[in-house]
Amino acid sequence: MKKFIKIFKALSDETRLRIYLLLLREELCVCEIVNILNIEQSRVSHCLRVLKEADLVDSKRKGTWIIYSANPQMLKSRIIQGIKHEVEPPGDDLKNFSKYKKDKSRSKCELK
Amino acid sequence: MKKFIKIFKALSDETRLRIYLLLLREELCVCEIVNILNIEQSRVSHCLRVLKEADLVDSKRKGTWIIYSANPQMLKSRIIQGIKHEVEPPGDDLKNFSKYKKDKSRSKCELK
DNA sequence: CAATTATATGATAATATGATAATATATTCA
DNA sequence: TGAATATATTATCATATTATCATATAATTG
Repeated sequence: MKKFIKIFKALSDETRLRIYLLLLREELCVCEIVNILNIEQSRVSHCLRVLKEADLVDSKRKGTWIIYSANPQMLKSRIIQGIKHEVEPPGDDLKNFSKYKKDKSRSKCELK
Repeated sequence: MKKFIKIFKALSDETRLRIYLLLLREELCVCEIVNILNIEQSRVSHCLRVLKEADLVDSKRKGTWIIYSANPQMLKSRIIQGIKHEVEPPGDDLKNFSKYKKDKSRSKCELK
């Protein structure tokens, strides 16, 4: 039960849920999340840590970037599947997300 | 999304989750929950309010008792179905719950 | 190796939350 | 109506959480 309490706590914060909903769609580096959600870097970093400690996300380094992704193990859970299919991210997040997908902003994070 | 944040927040507290997991098995009055979980009444009452405000539970009066139950509307959600099937209540809670089911303690809450 | 970019961490202040005790309300029944 | 039982509410205190700022670490590139 403890495991699930940690998961629910992680997802009970708006910022963290928004981040996780993005990661359920596609892996992203920190600066992409920062740009898509328009939230400051340190805050995103703190949020990602909580999500990671709840085992909801994985991370891997790629050069100077750190790529976060939804933990595939968790995706087996009906709870997580439900979240993926039933919880709608804010419209703005979706809009910024698809804009990002068009011009693949990762290579120009520094332009921000 | 707000709706789900409320749900996750409600379920991110151990006491509230324990109560909800019981109610997912059977409707119960407050004093039954108090006896099964061995938690003081005021605390249970507070927890039930939060669960209710998240729309997770319903209540109906029956004489001096108020019977709480899992909101059937919510049970349609894959998230809730996942919780019902994947989250195990503490062993003691299950033990006390089945003991309660045997001797239907509602009619003798006052004996406690 | 110095500068730059990306990310993480630690401290702090403001705010939210949870447990508890005391009290209030509502229903039943004698 | 008043006593008893069940439940809810309010206030309070201790603790936890969140956002933010400043700083640290780590990798890359010239």
